Amino acid sequence: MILSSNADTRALVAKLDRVLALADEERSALAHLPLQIVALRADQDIVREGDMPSRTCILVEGHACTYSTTGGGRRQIMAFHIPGDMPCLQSLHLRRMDSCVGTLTPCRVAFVQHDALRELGHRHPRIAQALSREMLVGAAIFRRWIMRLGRSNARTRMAHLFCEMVVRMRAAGLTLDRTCPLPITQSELADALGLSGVHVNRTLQELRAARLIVLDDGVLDVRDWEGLSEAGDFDVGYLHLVRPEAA
Amino acid sequence: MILSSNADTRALVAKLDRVLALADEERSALAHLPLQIVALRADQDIVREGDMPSRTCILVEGHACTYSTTGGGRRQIMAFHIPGDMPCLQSLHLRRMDSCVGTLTPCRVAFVQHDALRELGHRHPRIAQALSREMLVGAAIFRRWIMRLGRSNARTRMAHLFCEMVVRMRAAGLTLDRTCPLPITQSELADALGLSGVHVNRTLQELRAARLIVLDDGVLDVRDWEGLSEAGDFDVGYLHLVRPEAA
DNA sequence: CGCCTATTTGATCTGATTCAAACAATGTGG
DNA sequence: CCACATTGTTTGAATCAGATCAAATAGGCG
Repeated sequence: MILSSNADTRALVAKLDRVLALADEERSALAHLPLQIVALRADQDIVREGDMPSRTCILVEGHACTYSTTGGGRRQIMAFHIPGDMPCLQSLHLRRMDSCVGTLTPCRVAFVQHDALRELGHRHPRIAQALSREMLVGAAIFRRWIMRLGRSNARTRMAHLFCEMVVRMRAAGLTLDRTCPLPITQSELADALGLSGVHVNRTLQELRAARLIVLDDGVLDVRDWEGLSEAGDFDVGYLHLVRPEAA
Repeated sequence: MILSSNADTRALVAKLDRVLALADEERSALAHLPLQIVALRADQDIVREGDMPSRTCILVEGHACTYSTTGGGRRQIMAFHIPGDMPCLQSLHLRRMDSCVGTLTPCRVAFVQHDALRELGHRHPRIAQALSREMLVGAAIFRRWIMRLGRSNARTRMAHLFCEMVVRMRAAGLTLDRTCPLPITQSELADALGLSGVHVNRTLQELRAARLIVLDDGVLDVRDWEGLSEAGDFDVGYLHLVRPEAA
């Protein structure tokens, strides 16, 4: 465990700010949240299915995912998380975790006690509102994830996921030119897309052959955004990146 | 449009009550919400993707679903809604609808202005809390929907969906013995399960041959709950039916 | 080097799709 | 009351996208 610093909430503050244009005092209240910072290695669980956490977490650094395992031992990843995300915000209202959240890479995670967060919400209703929004955007992403799995083939699924990750990473200010970090293995990709590892490999080659993307060494390089978003039947609306007041 | 009566919020009140044990005054505040009641025929949209509603809706009577359509015109159903559900509660925090909500059968729907609902939430924080919970349970159901689509075959998917619907209907007091209304066509089932209509038909026959269920004339008859929940790899936890205070 | 994990390739198999047509139930207008 | 359109279900046959199995290759790293 490490002491917390302002830097730990920066990604979260930036995200909430993007959504709601925080006032200085709101920003400062967030920065003064009592946090417990933990460094985790790759492939560790942050919370497990069945847990009843008394705190929630903010992903400060690294990539994580929400997943669950079938009776037959097959894993399905239901969400990817990037810095600034609060992957188990739900635990604030639902006592028992119905899925696991685990790291994909080494991560820094900030834990906040539920009480402290509720307190903050009471004092700053707009922050509470921004957090609600955050949860609902998460749900919107789930809905798209369902569409991807239910009604499209491997190529479209994969292209769509890449589009989503690029847009989210860009919104978080974590892209560099056409590239963004996407440090996941092919078998993790398979678990997210509901495909076999072998088929993921082939689809990846297909997308590369079509000069749409290159995914190498944990970095996604989008060579042709137009082509990729078309291949993925991607429409950015569901990510709700615009502020509610705006169009 | 029809005038509202107490009966219209009964299903909703019962549900929130189940979750949070409402006080009399909370119950009465809910019953006095200004509602606009609308009767709809089957296969009509309640809200459409792209809409920016200023009100949210409570399903009073009938079955509805959340769905969206791919660029290629294929439909994916992402959620089924039963009386007492608030299928577009999200619009309270997200301005633009990212999917459609449509009726499956003739429905009675109660509309509430966002302002009125926010006002109610301010006056009765526990109601606000119950509504947040409602949204998050919705998200938990999405997560399971993803698992179903990503990591199981037609038989398991279908069995799981039936388990889910039966449990939700029972919790809403809408089952009768082993049976519950499930007034959907096979092609709607296909759109929900990410399968073709033909294969849904065959899988349905398979489940019937295994003496697990009979689905006929809009009524689902569960002949063997044990067998069905095993076939569906069903674990009820994600529906979060227990109250947060309880175990 | 040898170990481990991730990626790649080939061959085969299968669950599910697609296409096409028959069948049943229900409603509609003449 | 019948002809006929309509919508939903059922069946059969052909095809295909993706899974599975098995093995080779490649890249870190102690």
